[in-house]
Amino acid sequence: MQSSDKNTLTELLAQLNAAQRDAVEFCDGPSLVIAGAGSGKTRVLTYKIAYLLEQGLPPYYILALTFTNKAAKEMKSRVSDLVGEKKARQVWMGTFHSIFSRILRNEAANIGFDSNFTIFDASDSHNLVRLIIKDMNLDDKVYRPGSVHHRISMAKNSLITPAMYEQNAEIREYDRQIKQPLIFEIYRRYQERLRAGNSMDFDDLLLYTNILFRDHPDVLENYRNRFQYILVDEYQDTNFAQHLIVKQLAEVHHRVFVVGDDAQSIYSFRGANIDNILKFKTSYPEAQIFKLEQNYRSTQNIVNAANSLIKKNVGQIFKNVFSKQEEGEKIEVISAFSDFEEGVIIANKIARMRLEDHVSYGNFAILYRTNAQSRIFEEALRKKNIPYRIYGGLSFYQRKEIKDIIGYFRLIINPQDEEAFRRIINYPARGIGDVTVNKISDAAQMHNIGMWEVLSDPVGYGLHVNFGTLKKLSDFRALIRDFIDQNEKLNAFELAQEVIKKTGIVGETYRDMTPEGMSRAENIQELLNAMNIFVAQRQEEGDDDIRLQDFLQEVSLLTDQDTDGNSDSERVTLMTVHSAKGLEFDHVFVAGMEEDLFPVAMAKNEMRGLEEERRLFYVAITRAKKTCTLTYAKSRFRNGRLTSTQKSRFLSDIDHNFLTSESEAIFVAHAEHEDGFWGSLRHKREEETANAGSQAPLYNFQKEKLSPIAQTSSGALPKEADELCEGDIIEHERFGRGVVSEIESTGSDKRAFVDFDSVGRKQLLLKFAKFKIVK
DNA sequence: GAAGCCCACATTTTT
DNA sequence: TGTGGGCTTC
Repeated sequence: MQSSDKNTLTELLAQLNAAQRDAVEFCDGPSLVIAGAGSGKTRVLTYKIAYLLEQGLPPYYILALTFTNKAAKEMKSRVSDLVGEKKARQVWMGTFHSIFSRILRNEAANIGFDSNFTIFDASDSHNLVRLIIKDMNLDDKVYRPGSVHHRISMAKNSLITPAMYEQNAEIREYDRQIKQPLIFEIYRRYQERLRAGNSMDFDDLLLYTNILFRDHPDVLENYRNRFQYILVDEYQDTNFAQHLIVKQLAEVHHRVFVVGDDAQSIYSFRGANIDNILKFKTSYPEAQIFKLEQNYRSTQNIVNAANSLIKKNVGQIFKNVFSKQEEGEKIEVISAFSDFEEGVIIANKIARMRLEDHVSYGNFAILYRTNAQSRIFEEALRKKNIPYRIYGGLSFYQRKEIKDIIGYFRLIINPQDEEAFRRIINYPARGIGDVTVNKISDAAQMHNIGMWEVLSDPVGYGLHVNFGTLKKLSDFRALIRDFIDQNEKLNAFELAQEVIKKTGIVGETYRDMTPEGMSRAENIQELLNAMNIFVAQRQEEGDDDIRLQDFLQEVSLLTDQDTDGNSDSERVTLMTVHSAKGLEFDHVFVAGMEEDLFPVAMAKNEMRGLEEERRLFYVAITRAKKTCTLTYAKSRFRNGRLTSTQKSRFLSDIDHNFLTSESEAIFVAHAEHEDGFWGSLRHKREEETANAGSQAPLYNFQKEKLSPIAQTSSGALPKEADELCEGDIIEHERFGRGVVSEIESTGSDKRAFVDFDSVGRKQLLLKFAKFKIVK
């Protein structure tokens, strides 16, 4: 926590322990820092950067790579604290994806892209794969878009291009075995479509960087000369593409400094290759290895328990992590009769510790292996009025209303972007339906051009649509063209306002008074706020012309992890173990310690899989500073079925000297919950009814779902819907207030024509429509 | 275009 | 169990 921006070398080094200091001071070649959990990894990284700067290395010669925006932000601010903002800002600090997307934009012409290329997010990629599978008339039950995309992603991470994929006998044989022999073809088309749309997916950012370096030695030369020092955080999570980028860039100066912990490698399913860290010395034979073994985070018991667990893994770098903190409490193991009871036990324990030990809610975390487990904890916490926060739901930028608006942004910046085109061509509805879209798509493919191109001359490209549709298409094109023109003059925020106004999004959303509609409106407002802040901040930093493309660049690499104000002192944290990596809490509960859940069923057949699960468990335990509680349920609802479970093998992997005896814990659990499993089922039912009346503090969606109409129309005896007459005033659930202008009966169906204040005339089928009669 | 129904699906997910 | 997507219906 140094606030002065002048730190001498000695001052800097004095704030480190011996091992950290050694790592920071070594600057003559490649080095690997094995940083045990809680050993001050970020500290070493930031001090290293400060140290280099203090030694006189110009900041723009330093490249520091992280995996998350959050980590990058954290690093920036801590380096800022040490050396001052001015210098810190000049260091190339960022995520792999953001740094190399920037480089790719600069060098786009070299690889046949425009510098305004779009970056696809996971769902865009998924959609495109699905589209291609459909185009090829393949069965999407066999070719599941998700798993096909995963195969493609893994190929890209290993730098296997479509051509290489097609020629690789081993891969093709594997695909045949999984009954998907045509993945190579899907991959080929996928990559072509992306390129045609001047777009890249996340993996492409790394793949094309490698291709750029391979095919343009002059470009590579330029960057490898520039980056005199390269630092990489979380090195255990790098994949082959990342490894190779770093290796190539380090070729001239040989000064790479990577930090990581092989024991915390938990992302192999995303292509991370633990061998990058395990075999660092093979890649960099002259490398120095440093180990940070003192854990400053946790009690001795927690550290020792975690050590004893991870020892069961074969593939790892030896280290002796230790803590000089107090011995602390043993890790408690609690068994519950049911998943429901597991939730109650944890909730009770949190409530009790808060009362008795004055621990605030923000110091607790409940960690679990799968998101599906969160529900039961929500219920249990809500019942006890314990505020909580769940991480890892739908991210802000994945919400439909946000993606729709971003779709406009994308098309404005890159009209070739087919995903964006499809997304918004008929949003808000403008009468361009699937049939027309398919015709455009066909015409585009026939002439080997983008869908946007077709709009420039529909007739010339043989688009057979009627005159009305033609008009709609040219209106749409004019609308987007207008925005493109305006983008010359307006900043990102101003243009965004124009977009939501001129497209009618603002009108459509803001008049929707349903809770869902209101939340949509709020989200849109939030997006605008974010843009406003973005522009203002950049202006403060001296950039004047902040255009939409600048915002888009930023936002396409942003995830929900970054948007929230993380540490919330008054709420219990609920998250998967994966998302907890890098965080710490005083009191941690790890729930669902059962076979087939943790370790998860799919992992247990392979040793690699099992070891990764064990590392995941290691990550979970080492999040705890003071206490760690492991729970499991003897029976659990899974996939709608009540199944009986076995406790996790991982529990017996921990040296029992560091665990409380379990039976004792069961006794406690019983005392709190008199009648065990059957009782708990009964409790559940009681709770459900009781809940209807009890006031829940947070996330009470149930309540919100009550239509506000029910309240506004209280008083007079309501007319039934089928008694509706002309002249009546109604309040529609989504369209709001309207006057009935006409009633029509066709057979048994009665329909009304209503003039709504907000959306104009609509036809409602009375047996379906949701509304109340106001007058 | 919108709403309801039915069926399949149910690891983790830094960018 | 519970959700989301695709399909059907008017």
